[in-house]
Amino acid sequence: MFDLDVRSRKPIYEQLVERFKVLIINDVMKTDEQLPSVRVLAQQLTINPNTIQKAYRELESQGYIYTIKGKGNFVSETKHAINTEKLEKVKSDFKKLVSEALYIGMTAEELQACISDIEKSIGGGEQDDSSS
Amino acid sequence: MFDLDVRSRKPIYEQLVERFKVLIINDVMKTDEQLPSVRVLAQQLTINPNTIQKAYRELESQGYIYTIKGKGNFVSETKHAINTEKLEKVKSDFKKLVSEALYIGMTAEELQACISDIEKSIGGGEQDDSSS
DNA sequence: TTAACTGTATTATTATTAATAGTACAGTTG
DNA sequence: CAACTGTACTATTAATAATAATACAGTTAA
Repeated sequence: MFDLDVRSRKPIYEQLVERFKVLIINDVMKTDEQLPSVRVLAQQLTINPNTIQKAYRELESQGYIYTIKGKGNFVSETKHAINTEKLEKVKSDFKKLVSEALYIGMTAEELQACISDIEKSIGGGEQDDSSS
Repeated sequence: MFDLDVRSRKPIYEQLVERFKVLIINDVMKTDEQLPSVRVLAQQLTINPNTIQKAYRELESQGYIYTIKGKGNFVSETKHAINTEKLEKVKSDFKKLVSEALYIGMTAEELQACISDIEKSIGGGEQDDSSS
């Protein structure tokens, strides 16, 4: 199903996240379609199930998939509304703002800490009831 | 001159950066005032000169000081124009934009990479003539 | 119930990166 | 040239991230 570069500098769980994102965004994997179980995929790729698990958790925290304990991981529908233009606009705005922030004297670390905080608050409190 | 916490989780070079930023922003250290040399300060604090060097380089890349090789490090004047309101506004805008970006599907890593890129381009090509 | 599947949590190991230090080099000034 | 200044390179250590091993827990159907 995948051919990963195990000795890449990019962690394999990140590679997995990217692959699945592409599949989901391009509608190759449809809403509510089940992803391969952590064990099955791990066996196919001859890596540890926990690495798959990490990738799936990342995908879940970004809203791409939802998880039902004991059943499996499934493609979420929340991403279908996203259009590319909006993504590009946000990227552009973001770069401008970072330039301004750095010029003003915020450190890269402060900015990154800010991202981490927001990331946690988003990833931690929104996916709990996705099975209802 | 300083009392640092050598066994803090916060790196001592970062502590140094913060201390000097406060001194400079609050005009305790005046424009063009010379900072202690890397060796002198290192000896006072009983740490390695290279740690001071790292802090000074960080301060330089953020525009707080400028360096003349063989002479020393001096307080820059570029930061005087910054007012707090602007900083707060940028912070607020930044948080909003990060939320939006994460919601749309950008990863925290993508955002952070973006910050790093911009940080490099700013730190590398704008501070060269700050002594003129 | 139990067997065979599913995800999860905890901990350990390994790999990678960041922080600090040691040392030698190079510019400035009197 | 002597005594100061910053710089560059490398090694060492500390911290963190990535991956793995293993045991646990929920779901489903015979």
